[in-house]
Amino acid sequence: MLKFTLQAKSINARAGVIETPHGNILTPVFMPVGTVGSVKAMSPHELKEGHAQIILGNTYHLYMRPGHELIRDAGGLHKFISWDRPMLTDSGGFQVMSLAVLRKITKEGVKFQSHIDGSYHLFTPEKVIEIQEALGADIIMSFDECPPYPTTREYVEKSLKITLNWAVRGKEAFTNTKKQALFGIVQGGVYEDLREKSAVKLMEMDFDGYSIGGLAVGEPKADMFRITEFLNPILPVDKPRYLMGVGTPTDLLNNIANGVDMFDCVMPTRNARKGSIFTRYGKMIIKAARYKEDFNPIDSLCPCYTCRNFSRAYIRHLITMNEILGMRLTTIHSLYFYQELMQMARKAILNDSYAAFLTEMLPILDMIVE
RNA sequence: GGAGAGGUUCCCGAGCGGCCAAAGGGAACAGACUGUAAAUCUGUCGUCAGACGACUUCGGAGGUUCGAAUCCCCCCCUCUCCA
Repeated sequence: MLKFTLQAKSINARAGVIETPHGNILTPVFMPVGTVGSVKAMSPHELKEGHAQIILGNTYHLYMRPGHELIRDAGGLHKFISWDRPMLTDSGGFQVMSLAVLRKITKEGVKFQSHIDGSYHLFTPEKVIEIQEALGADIIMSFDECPPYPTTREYVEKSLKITLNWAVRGKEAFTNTKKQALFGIVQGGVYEDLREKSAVKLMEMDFDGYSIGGLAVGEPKADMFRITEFLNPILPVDKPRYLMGVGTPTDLLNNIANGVDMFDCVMPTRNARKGSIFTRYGKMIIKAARYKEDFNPIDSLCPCYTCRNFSRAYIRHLITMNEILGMRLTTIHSLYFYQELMQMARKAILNDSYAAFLTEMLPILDMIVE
């Protein structure tokens, strides 16, 4: 079981605290993605300096390599990667869509070929729970199918039926209930009636939290916001809601306004490694020629290690040179910024000024810093 | 001094009479990235034009030809080997 306490609401934005065996998480929260047991380019120490409260791991990847049994033998994922704060593992449902080319989805589960060596594997909802219990994250995900976009309503409907069935089976198979919390994943594409059906069915099963999956897969942004807004009054108030795989800073703020508590996304880390940095002034493409002789920090107001010590010109040079340090420094900043943004959002919610906060921030964050 | 090789668009480098504004690579420039097979991918890259297209380029000058980066002549400059 997982305890979630709602502390405040501002418009529909929520601030709360999630209690886990590895400590509390203040929401809204952004969770850096550490797919294979590492937030790329970051040490646990750096993640903590960047105020990361919880990080992600991935069932699919860790099952493939090094193997969930090895991680269990190592004492669990926390110990294996030396991270003592909360963790969450994704179920692998997304990978089934994104990379297992040869896949066959049946009621039983998904038979697919490894992207590594071509070997065949079967993921069932029970197997996915077993793997996640071996990994030992504080929060784990039910196995789902994430339908691609665009697709037909018929497909989404069929897929949803399977995902709901998998949710039932996964929940039944789940035994480590004292140390881990299990979230159900709401699917249903861009169709409100399917989303509602999905949410209601999952709520009947009483999960520890509710994930919203299948968004930010290519649909128009308006559809994403429409769905989270639609789900907001349906999902239970006293359970955390997790919007999977989202997103940009503005996506986060807009979805917080729709009652979402948790996010994860590859964006701050992946983009940072390529020189696209998120700041309070918008997106900074550090490779741009205009930074060649710019000896200011990325953000002179930012207290992160990168901004305290390095210039745009130097970071541009490192990224241009493809130096590891460049990727590390940009990642440190972008993750710090994401955490800071969440802290500001939380503060605004607690002060009941979230609407004003949104009005102030939204116009800036999507722009490219000139 | 003798023998040979070569000078191509920012760089390297292909082309060796028309299909060449000129392959390919690099650099540069501009972007994309949303539950991470990503240190990946895309576009631009002679000038002007929205586009059709026009104009100026292949060391320099002349010539042959309907047509030359490609053939001929002279000149300049690099590199290698021999003395």
